[in-house]
Amino acid sequence: MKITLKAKPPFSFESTVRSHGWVQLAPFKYDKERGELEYVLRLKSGKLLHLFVRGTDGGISAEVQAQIGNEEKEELKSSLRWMFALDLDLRPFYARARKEPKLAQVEEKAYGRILRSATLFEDIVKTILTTNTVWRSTVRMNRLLVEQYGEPLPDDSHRLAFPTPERLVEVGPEVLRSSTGMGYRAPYVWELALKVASGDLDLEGLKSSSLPTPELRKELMRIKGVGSYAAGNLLMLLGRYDFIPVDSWALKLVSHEWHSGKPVKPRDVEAAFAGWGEFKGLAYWFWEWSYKGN
DNA sequence: GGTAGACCTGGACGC
DNA sequence: GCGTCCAGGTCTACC
Repeated sequence: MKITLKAKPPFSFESTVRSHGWVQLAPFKYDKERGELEYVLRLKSGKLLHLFVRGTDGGISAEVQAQIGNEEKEELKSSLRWMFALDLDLRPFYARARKEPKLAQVEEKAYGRILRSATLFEDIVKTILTTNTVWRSTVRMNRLLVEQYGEPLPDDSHRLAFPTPERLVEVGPEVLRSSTGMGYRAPYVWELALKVASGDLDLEGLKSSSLPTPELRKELMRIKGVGSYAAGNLLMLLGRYDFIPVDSWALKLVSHEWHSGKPVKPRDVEAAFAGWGEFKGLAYWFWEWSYKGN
């Protein structure tokens, strides 16, 4: 079965898929040559869908290798709209970006959408796995997590969904730690899974929260393992751009861009983009930095 | 509110 | 092969 969905223009499938490293984290799998993104989606019923998503003229098409009913089809569409931020209206950001040479490409390349996982639980776990480590380790920890605790597709045991909170609760923090190499992050992930599985924490509700961004940030930072960087990253994924996910790389970028390579503090990064208001995070994310690396 | 030290892992490096 | 050091955010205790 094939589903086609339109996005608010302008839209670029490739710009969205390659907006950040999420595409390298299972269950995402991107075939650059074919321009096709694979993902294993778990529906509320527990049914697993193997998705093959491609870009179309102004949107996406998703091939699904399963027979599903109308209700499931609507749930699938809703998940796809969320994951690719198809309903996001970036015109106000582009209007501002036109006046900034360092953001000259954003409208032409339809930058601004940031690939999301199907659930906020999955995105928070992945974000915790990005903290205090190098990207290679993040990919490894996430792979081990999915390989060991994700549910496999009935017809392909090599393709697995992201583990459910319930499954991770069963595993327990000690085994989680020893089997995935996530170290001291294991109790954070386990505690989050426990809160979600028990119903104490409604993460999916936060996707459409009407809370002001600073309040939403506080909510996210109540989660153990989510500090200011992780909260900034998650806010970006939630479509809130008033904070910058300041990590060591951000400090380097801003240091070389405006402070001649001298050390800067997180507040200097925020200050550099203060004039961008609600688009602060987007301006930071898609800025054409002078500094390219060590 | 700001700061120091601990947390954990993998990789680089020296021996 | 082994030991040491370092990078990467967050938490906790303390001032």
